[in-house]
Amino acid sequence: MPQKQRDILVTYALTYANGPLHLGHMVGNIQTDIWVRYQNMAGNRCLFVSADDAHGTPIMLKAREQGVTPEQLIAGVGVEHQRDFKDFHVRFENYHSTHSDENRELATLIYKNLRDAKPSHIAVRTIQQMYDEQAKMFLPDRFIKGECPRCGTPDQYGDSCENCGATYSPSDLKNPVSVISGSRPVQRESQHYFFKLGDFEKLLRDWTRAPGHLHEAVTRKLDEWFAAGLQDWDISRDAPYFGFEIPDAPGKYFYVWLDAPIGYMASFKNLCGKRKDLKFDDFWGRDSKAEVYHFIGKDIIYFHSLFWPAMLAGAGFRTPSAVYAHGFLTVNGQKMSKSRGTFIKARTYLDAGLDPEYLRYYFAAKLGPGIDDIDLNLDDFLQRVNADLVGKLVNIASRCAGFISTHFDGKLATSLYDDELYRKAVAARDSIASAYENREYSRAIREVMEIADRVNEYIDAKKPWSLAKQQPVPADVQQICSLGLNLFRVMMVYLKPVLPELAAKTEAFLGVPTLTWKSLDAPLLDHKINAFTPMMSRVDKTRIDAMVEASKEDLNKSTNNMSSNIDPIATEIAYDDFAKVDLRIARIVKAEHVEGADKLLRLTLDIGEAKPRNVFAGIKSAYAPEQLEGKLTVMVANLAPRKMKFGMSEGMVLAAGPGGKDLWVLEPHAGAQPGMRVK
RNA sequence: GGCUACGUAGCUCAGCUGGUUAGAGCGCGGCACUCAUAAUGCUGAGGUCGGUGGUUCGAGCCCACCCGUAGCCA
Repeated sequence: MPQKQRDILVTYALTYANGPLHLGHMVGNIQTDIWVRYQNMAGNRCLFVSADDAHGTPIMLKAREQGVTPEQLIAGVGVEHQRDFKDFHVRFENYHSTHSDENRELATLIYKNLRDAKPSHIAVRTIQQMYDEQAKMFLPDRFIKGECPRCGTPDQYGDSCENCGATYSPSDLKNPVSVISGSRPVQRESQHYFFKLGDFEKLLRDWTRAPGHLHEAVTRKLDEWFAAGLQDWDISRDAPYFGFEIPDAPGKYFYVWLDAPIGYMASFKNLCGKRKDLKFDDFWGRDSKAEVYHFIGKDIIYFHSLFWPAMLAGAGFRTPSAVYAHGFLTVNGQKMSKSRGTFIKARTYLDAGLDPEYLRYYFAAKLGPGIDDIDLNLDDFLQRVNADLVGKLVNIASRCAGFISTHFDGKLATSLYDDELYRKAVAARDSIASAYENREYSRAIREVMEIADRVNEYIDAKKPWSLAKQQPVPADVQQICSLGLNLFRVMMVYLKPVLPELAAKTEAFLGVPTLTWKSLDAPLLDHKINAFTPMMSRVDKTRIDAMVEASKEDLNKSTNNMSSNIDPIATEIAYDDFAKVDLRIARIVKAEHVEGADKLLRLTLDIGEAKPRNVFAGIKSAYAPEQLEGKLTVMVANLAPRKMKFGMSEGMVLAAGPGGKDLWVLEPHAGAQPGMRVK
């Protein structure tokens, strides 16, 4: 049924810019990406925007700890995030940052609109808060530890007790300590700005209960807050804080959670600046006809279904069409655990050589519209992906293509006379479309795999390999295999939102233009296909094991860095002592294995002299020669030459790390030239 | 502690407004096939539907309590 093209804006919860993505982040981003790809395939204009969430105390402190500015920290992390998303085929129309001009402008506008409303939705009050006199800053609840006021468990955070589950405020803690300085915090007064959420009770009750806006379990959960009465929301924080200063309040900053969701608008606004066909107000104006959906994790439902609609409405913007929350990821049935090696970073997964489409498929096969957690069971993952994708699905193309190529010159039949199966498969389109639309991906996957089972049964019953032994080869063989390949094509249309790469390989194999939902209108007949080449390899168990091991190693690295067991700083030296060391930029002209040496690599280093230097470096455990050749590094150029078993070593390259695989050779920023002195 | 969810074969899940002997895929055992990336087909074993009590002619599905798991508590 042809419909009018919809204009849809979709967001996924912003990623906090204080560290790398892990597989938990990928659940929601992949879920959202699948939905967006489906919408576009179905002919709608669906735009997916997101951003890094770059503000707040944790980022400020992390930057301080690393000795960089917050801006530097978030810039670096942002680049990593975008690379990870891209490699998992999560395709944003725009990816921005909350630390941006657009976001400052919009946050300021929204704040002013709320403040200037009659009556005002902003209140100012003086509150008591814990203050660290040594670090000279107010402390968020999570930065105060002490003994639980109820059960006495030590080392508990300022908001709740992990042991007895009690919730309290930091001032209730016994023997409180600042996590930042270790000193005992004191109570101090401060003026804070509040958003009067209660002004929007009627609107929010209506919004949260309107059909389609939220999952009904979420609506029920939110009733709790209405029952308790909506309280004012504290939207300001005192300096020092990394964020936007409140316009009329020097030294006061917007709380990170105020400007985070505004980041959705900011990212879209940034996109509008790049594209003439998009107008900001068409999507966000009070009378917008477009649809706006927020996909989020279940932990942040409150922010998105209470504060956010209220802020938007209060500031004169439209409210979201719906907020879709998903559950959390567990690995092997338990919370992701660093010590078990199941706290897996997105990059670790990719580095282990695992195909991102395995994970996209596995998540899709388990995702429903609800907020249930989903489990990544690594054994199940391996078996499921191998059985479904390789054994069933791709196998159909694989087992049919050979006959068509060998006996029929790569041509599909001109008609399908035995097409009952085909009609049934195409008839599933509405059901599968609605499964995607309603985020019942597991149902969509089940329906497609049901088709795959029927196709394999069909081929088995018809036995084309038997028929093909006759001479001449009967046309039935072409019929059977053409049907098989057409069914494969139909299934790949259905799965394209989940498996965009495999779909692209299918398009190349079949020699057809981009598959869309419309491709289902007619079968592929009298059409020349290309020779089949394997499209997807099986999941290799050793790679999964390697991924788990690498995740454990990550843990070791990070604990080494964070704890105090770094080497003690050496005895102080005078500048003249340092000046005696002549460090030079060197180009690694050549790197090679040394016969008989199990730790050394032989490096040929160019430092601008007539003759290159020969240096033996004990870095074989961490580097392959080809990783080094052509790169720049730093060497000690005036070190006394040393005769070694394998020859003379004329200097030393600089590297850091405990040894073994954990060894990192220094590399200068681009622009440095061989021979330059390092000082 | 309060609230909201979830708890169905070894694993992952489906079970429509309560209705005949509880289903699927994977895995495992047996058989067949050999076109296909040791892929596929047929077949078998395997479940007191977390526990207890209740409502009902009848409950995996409703109610109460309990146990376990997860999240949220501005």
